[in-house]
Amino acid sequence: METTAVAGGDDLGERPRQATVRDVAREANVSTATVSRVTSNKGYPVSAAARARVLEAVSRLGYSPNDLARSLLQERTFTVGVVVPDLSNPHHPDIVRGVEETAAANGYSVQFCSTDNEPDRLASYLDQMASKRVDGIILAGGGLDPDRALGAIGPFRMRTIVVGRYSNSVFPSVESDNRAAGQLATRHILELGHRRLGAITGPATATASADRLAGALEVLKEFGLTSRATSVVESDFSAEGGYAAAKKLLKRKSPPTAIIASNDAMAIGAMAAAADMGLGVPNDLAVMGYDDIVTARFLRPSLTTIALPTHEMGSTAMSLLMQLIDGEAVPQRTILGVDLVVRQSTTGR
Amino acid sequence: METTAVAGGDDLGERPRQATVRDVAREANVSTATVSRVTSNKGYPVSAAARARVLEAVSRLGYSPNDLARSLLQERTFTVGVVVPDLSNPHHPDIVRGVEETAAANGYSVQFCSTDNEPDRLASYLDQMASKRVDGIILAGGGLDPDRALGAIGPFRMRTIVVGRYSNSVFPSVESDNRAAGQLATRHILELGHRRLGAITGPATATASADRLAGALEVLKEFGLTSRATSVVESDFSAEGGYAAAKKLLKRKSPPTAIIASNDAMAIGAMAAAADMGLGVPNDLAVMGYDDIVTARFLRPSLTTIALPTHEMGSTAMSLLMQLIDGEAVPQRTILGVDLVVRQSTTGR
DNA sequence: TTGAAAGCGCTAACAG
DNA sequence: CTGTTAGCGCTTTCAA
Repeated sequence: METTAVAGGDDLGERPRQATVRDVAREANVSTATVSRVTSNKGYPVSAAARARVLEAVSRLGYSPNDLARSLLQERTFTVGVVVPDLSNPHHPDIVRGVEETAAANGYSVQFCSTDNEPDRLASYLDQMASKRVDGIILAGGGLDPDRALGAIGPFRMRTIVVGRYSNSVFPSVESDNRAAGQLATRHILELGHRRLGAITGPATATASADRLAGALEVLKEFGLTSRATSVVESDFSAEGGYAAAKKLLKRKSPPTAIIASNDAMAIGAMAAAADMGLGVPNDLAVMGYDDIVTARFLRPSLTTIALPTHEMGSTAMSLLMQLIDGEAVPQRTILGVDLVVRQSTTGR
Repeated sequence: METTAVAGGDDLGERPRQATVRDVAREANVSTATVSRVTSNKGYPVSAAARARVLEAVSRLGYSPNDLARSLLQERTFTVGVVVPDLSNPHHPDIVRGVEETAAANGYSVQFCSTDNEPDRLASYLDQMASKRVDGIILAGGGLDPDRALGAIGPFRMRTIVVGRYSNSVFPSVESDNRAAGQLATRHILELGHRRLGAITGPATATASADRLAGALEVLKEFGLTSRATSVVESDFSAEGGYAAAKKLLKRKSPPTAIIASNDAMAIGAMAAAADMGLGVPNDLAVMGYDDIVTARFLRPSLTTIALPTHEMGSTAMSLLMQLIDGEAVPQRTILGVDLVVRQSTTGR
């Protein structure tokens, strides 16, 4: 019987015991304190000779300091937890990327989890992170209700930043400028001459949708229109949801000539619905979204959208969290700018 | 000056010290050993009365066991590390989701990081994970060269699973059946009558592309064709890369009538290139990809593709890793099935 | 069924 | 500049 087809088991079973400070100290003929002074590299004075011997022993023994012990002592793990509601919405990986990048650049690790749109999992994740003693938490994505986290977070008074929505509770937040985004989108559509608009929003719990709608209403008024110029359908941030919502809108007696979807995935769904109903985009129906996912540029017609500072939201959230961890004050709301990206799905050009 | 606009700083600065076993023990009038026996819940006998007092104290004090201390003692963190090359390729979040789900279901946490296509970051991430004493590691995605990890992983003999490619080194792998995928795709295209094919592959280091190409060649032979029936262009798994590669293919003197791209993102790029060159899909050019990302179904024309068991790859990798951690043997290669999903971009229907 | 005590690997006083 | 020592919070013998 071939054993090369199998790995693990006995051969990997016996890990050689990891070298410890004591091992290194013995090999380098110094005390454990000196080893620690060298490895933690905090500028504590150590003679060149001792340092060299320690370093040599470290590399010879393959010593890697045990952060568990270190963290236990220092009450600091240099790990932050990130919770997203759903990884299939491209918005979220982008945020995570921003978080991760800034975390890595500052020596932090990221403990990651997704509630997969089951809000009940939030509490157990937070418990887990509390047990692991993460230094702070980032709650990302509009789908997550930060107030549901309060019970779990509160007792530990864990440092927490909410990103992609604002919070009624105490948590500082990082958002895109959703009101401006709503204005930008609506103005673009109205300037194109459209007067019957359809809006496909996210779930009612998403503060982003509400803010964008508010911005939209302001611009409608500016154009002398009332909210009745817009039909609103609620959906769920998925292409499938956008498809269904668009069909619903387009089947009305006086259907919209333009649809603004709350993200690009829903906009793609809306474009598919239009195509399936024999409507050309943008001539019969203009469509736009929010996010500016990579694909938006490569659709034909390419998708007009509001570019959100997704990556920056993630990195900003991480920066703020580090400030919180360091005991510094942090603004309660941080709002990042957005941009209109005009493409073919509204203008044809 | 308003202070409500600012959070953190002094108010959150003073965390009440976390309750410890000792606090609970004192409150419940038992020893710390008894507290531990209750909280770790391993079936060690504890009288009902003592247990009740402990539980009461635990909830009253908001006690959450410190996993740092626990792990230090048990040499077990119940944390696994996951490294992906790049989160913007939707394939990877899907794998991560699978890992995360299985991890959560089994009480494991996931330490996450992305090398952002900079292979040099791999080593430092692995060091970090080694220091955090993760129980095992999952290297996900074709872009990652597991052999580059050997140096960092080897000395610690960390349990590692590679997913999305196979490894020349000792690491067990989980892959989709790329050879079958290549066969399926090629046969579909040839059966449609195409005889001049274009293939857009990923980077040469991705074993998946090579395996698919091998499958393709077998089918070409089956149809009495040689490899000259296929022009191959190497690209990078991005829509942008697919766009450029497709243009290159379509500008040749006898351009392909069908393009098989190595993932859906590149296929979307290829469809855009076709549209921009005035070619209709599928009549002038058939296009297909691999992955079956959500968007594929909502493009118009919708995208024919090979559905990869992405999520399952992630969950399988995590299952195997847990076996490895538990000292069990594991197959060196695990290959999961794929499916052809026929849509409009090849057939028009 | 319970408690006392040792110690996981590390760092931070403190003394030299 | 260096070493000794105490102890982070927990689990686990061992003995009662």
